[in-house]
Amino acid sequence: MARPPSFNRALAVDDALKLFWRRGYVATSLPELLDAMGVARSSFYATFSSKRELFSECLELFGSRTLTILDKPGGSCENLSVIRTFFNETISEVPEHRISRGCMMVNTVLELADVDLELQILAQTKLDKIQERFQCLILDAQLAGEITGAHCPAELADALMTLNLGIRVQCRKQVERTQLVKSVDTSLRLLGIAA
Amino acid sequence: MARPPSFNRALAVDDALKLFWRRGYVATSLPELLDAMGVARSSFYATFSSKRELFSECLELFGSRTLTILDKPGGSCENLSVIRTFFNETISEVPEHRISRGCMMVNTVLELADVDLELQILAQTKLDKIQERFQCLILDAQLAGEITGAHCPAELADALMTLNLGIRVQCRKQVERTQLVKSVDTSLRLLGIAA
DNA sequence: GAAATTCTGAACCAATCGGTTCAAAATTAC
DNA sequence: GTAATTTTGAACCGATTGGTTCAGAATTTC
Repeated sequence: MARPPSFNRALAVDDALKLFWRRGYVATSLPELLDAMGVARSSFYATFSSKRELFSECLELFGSRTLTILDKPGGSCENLSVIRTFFNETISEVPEHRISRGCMMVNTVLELADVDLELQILAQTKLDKIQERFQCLILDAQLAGEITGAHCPAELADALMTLNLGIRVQCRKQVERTQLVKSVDTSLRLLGIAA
Repeated sequence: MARPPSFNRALAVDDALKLFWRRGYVATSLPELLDAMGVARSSFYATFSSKRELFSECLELFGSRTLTILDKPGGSCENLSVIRTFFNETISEVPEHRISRGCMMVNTVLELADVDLELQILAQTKLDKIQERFQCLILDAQLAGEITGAHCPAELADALMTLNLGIRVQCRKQVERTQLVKSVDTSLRLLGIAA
């Protein structure tokens, strides 16, 4: 016989995520958050205990979503296409305003490096998981003969992550989507992972 | 017959630069700045008109210093070594704490993308100048036969900048210097610019 | 010493920061 | 209607934000 919850927690987190993603942690003020989430100040603290805690939850969510893109669809074939899809899904098949937000983990690693170590490490750990995933995919690709074994998987995965980080910075600059696609193509070709 | 200026303006700017470089624009508070610069609040506003103006000056300074590294020393030979030196001087031959600050322009592009467009563009413009410099060096290297003409200079310069951006992000993560050197080596080798 | 100039500290400003509290309004089931 | 529960808005907290002002201490030259 109680009044049912009016605002959807998951949706509110998603709105917060988008704002944090764009503006970073420090520059995002509480009023901005409340406005974007459509939640009253008091409800905010009742539901999420603090701005910092909410940011942490958003970061976690963003990280797991990103990792999902790298999940292998079905069969064990075409490991490299998973990597190509990773870039395609975040650059080609996405609205412009989303590209310009870059990657929330990359943004956080840079913003909070000397500001909030705990949150920075959280972002960093997520990036490391992605790199591990890169390495597995490369190893499988080598075993499947999709790619030569000239370079060790760890080395290639590291180069691939460096490329990824670079691209995410490029995203935050005002560059055209076509230019980003070209940058990715060029780099993947040099890495021997081109289509 | 006047009291001579006690604090060195250039040195004070340098202290501010280091702090902004580490902590970014928003998270750096005025008291922190004054403390780092050793300047009283009133002197601060008399000398530099605002925190934002000072940041702009620091960014300008950082950018021009970085470009200096890419100046050709003397003869027209060994264009590629200039590029290699660019990474060496900022990764191998520099104290650890300095590496972990990454690149102030990269940090700024990410932090202020949706916070202060004017300052972001200032940082972005500096990065573009570096990429132009990359392109010139690559073109000269091709004409001098140091490198094959397989790829067009603009494309290579873009890939090189993407690598640079990626490396600067890696710097802000807690990674060992040796790992960074390896990452640079691997990528430069893949780009065909290795030593 | 006097005059000139620079720097400093402290007080002050309005605005905002993240965070807390709580009574009252709103919405449900009964 | 009543009871139960959630959401809300507004008031409030102390601290901090960037920025301003100015009297006076400090240091020089003459």
